Formats: sequence, structure tokens, C-alpha cells
Amino acid sequence: MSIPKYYDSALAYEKFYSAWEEAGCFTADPKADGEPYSIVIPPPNVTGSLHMGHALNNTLQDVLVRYKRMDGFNAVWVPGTDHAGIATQWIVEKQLRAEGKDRREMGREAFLKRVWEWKAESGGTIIHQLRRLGVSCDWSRERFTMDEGLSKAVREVFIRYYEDGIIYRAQRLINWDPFAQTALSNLEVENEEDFKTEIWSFAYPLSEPALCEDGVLRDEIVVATTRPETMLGDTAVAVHPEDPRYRALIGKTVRHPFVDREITIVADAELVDPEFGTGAVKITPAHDFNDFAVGKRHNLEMINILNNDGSLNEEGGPFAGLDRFDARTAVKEKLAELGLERGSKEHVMALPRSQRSGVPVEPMLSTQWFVRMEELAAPAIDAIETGRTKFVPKTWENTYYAWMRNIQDWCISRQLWWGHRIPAWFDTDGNVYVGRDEAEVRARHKLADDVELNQDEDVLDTWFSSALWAFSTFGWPEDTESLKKYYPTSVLITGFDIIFFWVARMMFSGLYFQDEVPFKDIYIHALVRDEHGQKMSKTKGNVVDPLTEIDKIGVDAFRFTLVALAAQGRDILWNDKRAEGYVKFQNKVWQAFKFIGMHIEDYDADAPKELGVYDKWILARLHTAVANIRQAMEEYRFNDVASELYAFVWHEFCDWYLELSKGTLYNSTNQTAQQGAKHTLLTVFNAVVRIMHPIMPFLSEELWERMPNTNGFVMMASYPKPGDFASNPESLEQVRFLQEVIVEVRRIRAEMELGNKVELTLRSADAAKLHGQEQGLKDLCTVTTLEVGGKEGVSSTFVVEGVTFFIPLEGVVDIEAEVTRLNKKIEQVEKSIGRLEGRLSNKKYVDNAPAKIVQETRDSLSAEKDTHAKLLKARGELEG
RNA sequence: GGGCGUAUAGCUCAGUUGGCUAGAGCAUCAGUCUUACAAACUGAGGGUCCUUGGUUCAAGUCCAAGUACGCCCACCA
Repeated sequence: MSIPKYYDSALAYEKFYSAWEEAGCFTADPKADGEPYSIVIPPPNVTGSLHMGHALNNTLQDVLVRYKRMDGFNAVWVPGTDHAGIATQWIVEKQLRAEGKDRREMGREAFLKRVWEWKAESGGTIIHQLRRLGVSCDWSRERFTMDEGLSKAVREVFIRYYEDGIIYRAQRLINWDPFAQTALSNLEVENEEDFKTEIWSFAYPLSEPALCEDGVLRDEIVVATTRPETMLGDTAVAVHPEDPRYRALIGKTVRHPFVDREITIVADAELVDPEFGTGAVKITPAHDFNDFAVGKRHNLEMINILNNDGSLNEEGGPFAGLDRFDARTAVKEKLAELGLERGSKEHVMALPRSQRSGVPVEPMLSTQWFVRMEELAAPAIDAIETGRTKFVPKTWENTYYAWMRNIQDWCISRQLWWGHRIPAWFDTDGNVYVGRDEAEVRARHKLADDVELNQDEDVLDTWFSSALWAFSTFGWPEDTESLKKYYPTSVLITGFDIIFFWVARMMFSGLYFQDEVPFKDIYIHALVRDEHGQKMSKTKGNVVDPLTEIDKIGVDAFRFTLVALAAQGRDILWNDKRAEGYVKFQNKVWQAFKFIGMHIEDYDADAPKELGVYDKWILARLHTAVANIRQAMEEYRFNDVASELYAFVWHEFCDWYLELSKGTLYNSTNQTAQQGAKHTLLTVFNAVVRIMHPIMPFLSEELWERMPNTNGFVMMASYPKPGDFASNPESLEQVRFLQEVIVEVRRIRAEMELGNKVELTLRSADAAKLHGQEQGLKDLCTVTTLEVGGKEGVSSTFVVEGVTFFIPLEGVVDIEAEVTRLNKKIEQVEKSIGRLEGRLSNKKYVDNAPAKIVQETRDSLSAEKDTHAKLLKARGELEG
């Protein structure tokens, strides 16, 4: 058997990914046996390209799906992409601009055709990139949020919500993006902290002067604003009802300096803080959320002063047509000219910007479609409270509750073309009809043929369709086998940044339409940052590209690194050094396999065989390792899965078992023992390969293919169970003793600066305890002679579990060095004795601590005392 | 303003329900070409577990307050 010197992960990828796919390994059959295990992918934007967040997210999903699939579950992982409304529309608009075209000139239909063309050409990028991670998605189930089936689900949901009174159309104050010229939901607005601006004051002249309670005769009222242009839409000035400065003015009016309007002074205790500023607030109900509420309370006129592009409309009077920022300057200048300016102050505020376009958002009075959230939120809150769905880590439920319990209605209409067009039609009188299509609307409402109907021009928020992802991808509204088998899904793996956008909305959608939570667990992972904890960004130039990284270190090591770093409740700092370490791990596994390959050529499965103590030991250790790894996997402790695997393979199997087995493999003449060792090598390695498969799919498949007695793909093999390997306490005890002896010998060798080749003799009255371990002692610490007996001549002494050992070193080492070494050891033991005695002399400890703990303390104390005595004796003998 | 998270070796991080003489990788130092692996092996050094108080026989772990950093939500014209 010829095994390459090093593992080539790129080669393995080429060999296996398409082979798995062609063999149907990824395909799930709802009619097949097995308890269902299902995951739906967080659909990446069709415009996206793979970044570290995707890499982490999808690696974790793949680890779980592969694990469960091997473990006998009927596992499915549904992939797909999101149509990403604004983002996609923009990419195509940009292309058009480069060609000197404009979507409005093209018309809706031609534009959409163009977007679909773009999608066909470039929309699959991220899906291809995902494959390079080795993800085992069922590609036959790939969905797109705008494909026919999902669009049908969207229409169905819209109609049912509408008929149930959940969806409504109303004029409300919404966030308007003047660049994209669309409404946004609250979530799509991001505040820029610490935005430095000015707060600018001006006076409204009173229609007639009035004497106020503080004795001042007022002829004006001063207000302040960060957006002076909005004064063109002012329809009131609010003061506090108890404010003596202004109480006499309540109900009186001021004159608007630019437009022909009298503005009422109203009293509003809710809004106005008399301590802040002048204690008088200008009210622009159509362009400010607080002012809107005041407007509602006082039944004020709401005047929209803005066009969709952010310029001023005819309500702007002399400023009509100016851009909002130019209007700001102009309004200030004009007010100054009129002598109404009353100074300005620097001001720091949070500036609301559109998440997509980045421009400052304008609150605007607008008629839009909304989802009434109150009834939807209640069951979604309850599902978490009652534990039907669990957040992991649990702490994220606080975030979820905070938002859900204080939720606002969701503005779902967008003034875009790319997206799900709202299934509503208007007649020429403005009546609205909701239905699946125009024909259905006509039939249902018995509309005469000459009634003109026009479909609503707007589309739905992208997240409206993603909210249905957990069931629409399984074929809903059809009653499919898949839906029955795989819904609710087992777990959702996602980042905290979309808990509101997506997770919460899937919760209430699933509960409303399936009467059942969409997933049993929600695993929330952290952000991947750079090694200094900085967010990765192009401008900082600290972006780690997953594909580059895969080219560099191979997909297996790349995945292993992400899994090893994925500890709960902490950001993930990508670390090249750690990644390098896991490349070495990959090599370690490969080298171990080469070693095994050398020894199993003449392995005979049917030959008589006998397991030695090392064989029993490593199988017992494997028993524990498998139990721990499974446990960690079930609890989403991914980092523990990785480190347990790493430690077992490297520090138990390679460092100890392989070294200990060499004696039998190379030197033994005992055929049954040799076959026993070969059998164990294969058994353990076979299990290791299966255990590592979910994390390192290609390495494990490559090994599996080369190993004897394996069939098919490891991907479809069974995941090891602890019970497959006997737990064997005696062997654990014996090998632990041997290990301690070996470490002590090595330590003495190092401290005494003896070379590795110097052959040593080990003497002890209890040497029989190591009987049968002579070969191991020779191979692992070059002890060539084991003698029964006490100290003879100048020796180095150590004590392991009450047994004193001597290494005769006459003429090799001086007495002084050995005394120094012993003293150090004695000091350590004395410290330990002091600690233990202190504990046991504390009556409260003895009385209160569990008996088992107390007994353990007593046992270790007597062991330490025994060791202490033996070390003292050894020192005495040396000095004497 | 409200909420959440993090703080452990020089660096990056583990540390389940309190029982710990606090671990790993990298880095450092010393020694090894030992027949799977120098992408390796062997050994060593390195810590006030952020601070202060509390609960407890026992605190890295639980509680309270504080400090520092990070994040989310809401925001005063």
C-alpha cells in the first residue's frame, strides 16, 4: 500500500464532493426511515459572496447535519438564497447607469426581466462558494425566495393575514429613504452615534403680544431644532401646561413667517420638558415621530413638505423645489434676515440613516401596508417562555423578549420593483381588493368587466418572504410529505444580528400558519472578528477571506479551526496561529494513518487475537472520548467537540498508544498479541475517522477510502457510540501508573542532563507492579533493566503512588544535584500536606462537606505523607 | 436612559451542576534527526483567575457593588 507523504485536501475535495452528491448522500427522503432532523439554511443574499460569517454559520450546520445523518437520523439541510430586494435592485440599476439607461425609462417589466437575467448569470456565486466548504445541503431542494412555490406562499400569507385583519393599509408616519425612495421598517434604520451638529433657535412672533404669569409681556416664542427646514411643516408649538412663562399663551397663535398659516400653541405635558431649552417645542407632525404623537393628541393638521426624493414640495412655499439640505440653509438665512434667529449651539445626536443607502432617513407621512404585531407577538413570546423553543446560549432570549414585548407594527411595503408584488388591486375609486390574482379578485367581489383594476405598484419587504422560510421551503401551502416530516425543524443556526429581522419573524409566522414553532433550538453564534477583536472591514483591510484561507490551509483544517473557536457567548477571533496548529493536527492524523498502514498489511480479521493491557486501555479511553464528544455535540459545545477530539487523537492515541504498541508490533513473537494490537489500531482509528468526519469531511473520507474493511463513504457510516468500546478500569489504572513512572524517569533524565540514549536501570522493591511493562519502559524512556530491590549506590529516587523507585546513577550524577532535586520535590509535597491537614483540622469542613470529598482528602493526605516519608528517607540515605 | 456580554499565563482562549495543586495551543527556555510525523519528540519556566465586599466547610465558578472594554435597544426638541 502506497500512502502519499502528506495529505492533499484540495485533491480530496475534488474527489469526494461531487461523488457524494452524485451518490445521493445529500438527498433526504421524507418517506425513508429515521427520526427527522432538519435544518433550513439562513439564506444568504443572492448578491452576496462568502465571508467568514457565512463560513462559520454553514460549517456549524454541516457539522450537526453530518453528525445526525451518521447517527441514523433522517437528516435534511435545505439550502437557498434570498432575493435581497434593495441590494439586488441596486446592482442592476448600477449596471444600467453604466450603460446610460434608467429603470424608469425601461419600465417595470423590462427592468425585472433584466434582474432575472442578472440573477441567472451571477446570482449563484455564493452557492458555488458554499460548496467549497463541503456543505452537505440537499441541493435538490434549493430554493429562492422569489421562485414560484415561495411566491405562492407569500401571496397566501398576505391574503390570510389580510382577511384576519393582521395586515392593514394606513397612513402613518414611516421612515423614508429619500435616496432609494422607499419606505423602510424601523429595523432598517441605523443610528449614527455621536453625530455632531447644531441646535438652532428661532422665534415665532405671536399673533398678538400677551402678558404672562411670570410678569413678562411676550411677543414671540422661541423654539429650537436640529432640522430648521421642518418648520415649513410646523402646525403647532407645544409648551408645558404648568409652565408660568407660557400658560397664558396656550390656545393663542403665532404667525408663520413664510407660509400663510396661524399656528396654535398647545399644552402637552407628555412631550414637553420645561427644563429643556426654552421649554417650547415646534411641532411638525408629518416629519417627526414625537410630533406625530402630539399631532394625534391635539388633532393637528399634518403637512407633508417633502417630495419622495427629499426635495421640498409646494408646501415649502418660497423654498419649494430645494433639496432638504439646501432648504435648511435657505430657511436659516431667511429667518436671520427677518431678525428671527435666536442663536445656535453645538449638539451631539444620533443621526438615523438608512441601513442600505446610508443617507439620513426622513420621517414621512405616508400610506403603506402594515402587519399588526400585537396578536402575533404574544404566542411567539409564549413559545420561548414555555421552552418549546430554546435559545442557546439562553441569554439571547432577553434580547428577543425586549424587542417582542415592545414591538411596533411592521411596515412591509417597499417602493421598489424587485420583490414580491403586493397582491392588492385598486379600482378607480380607490377601493382595495386583496386576492391571489386579478381574476380571483374580480370573481370574488363580483366586479363588472368594465371596472378598471390596477395592482398595487409596491413590493413587500424582503424579510416578509424570509419569515416563511422554515415552512415555505418544504412546499407550503401544499400539504407535502416533507412539510409533515421535517417541520418543525430541529435547530436554527444563525448570528445575533438577525434575531429581530429574521428569527423573531420566523417564530410568529411559523406559529400563525403551522400552529407550531419553526424550530426546537436556536443556536446563536458570534461574529467572526480579526485576531485583535476588530470587526472585519474592507476599509480596515483586516478581512480574512474564507476561500483564500481554504486555498491556503485546506478546507478540513479551516473547518476545524472555526469549530474549535466556536465557544458559546464570545466573539470568535480568527487566529492564524490556531489555524496553523490545526493544519498540524491534520498532518498528525495523516502520519498516524501511515504508521498504521505499515502494520496492517498482514492483518487478518479472522486470526486468533488477544488484547493486551494497552489495547484495552486505549479502547477504554476511546469509550470516554466518544461519550464526551457526543455530549458536547448535543449541547452545541462545538469547541469542546474539537478539543476533545484533538486531545484524544494526539495526546492519547499518538503520544501513548502508538508508542506503546510498537513493542508488540515490532518485537513481539506472539502472533495473537500482534494481531490483537493490529486489531486495536484499526478499531480505534476507524472510530476516530468516523468521529472526525462531521468536522473534517474530506480528510476522513480520504482515510476511509484507504482503510481496510470499510465500505461506501464514511459520510454514510455510523457514528461511534461509547458502548462500542469496553470501558476497562483495570487497564486504565495500570497504564496510568506506567505513565507516571515514565514521566518521572523522563523528568530525571532531562534534569540530570542525561542524553536520551543513556540506558537506565529501574529498581524497586515493588518492581513487580511493572511486570510485563519492560518493553514499554524501554521504548518510552529507555529503561533497559527492571530490578527488584532497594537502593544501591548513588541513585535518583522518585515515588509514584506509594512505590519508591531508584535509578542507579553511580558516577553519572553528583549527590548534590540529586539532593537539590529531592528538596524541591519534598517542598512541594509538604505544601500539599499542609493544605490537606488544614482542611481536615477544620471541624466544619469535616462535618459539612460530603463524606466522599472528605474521604478523598484523607486518602490523598495519607498518600502524600507516605510519599513524603519515602522522599525523606531517600534524601537521608544520600546524605548519610 | 434601558438591557446584554466580556475580563483567567507574554498572546489567543478553555474551565458543565461550587470540591482546583487553575488547563490547552502559540510564544519562551533546555534537550533530542528515537525506524508515522522536524508540519515531530521530550522536559521546564510562566498566573493576586479585573477590584472590593458577601454567601459557604469550600469561590475562577454563586451574590452585590465598582472599574475597563464591547454590543443591542430607545432617545429631548
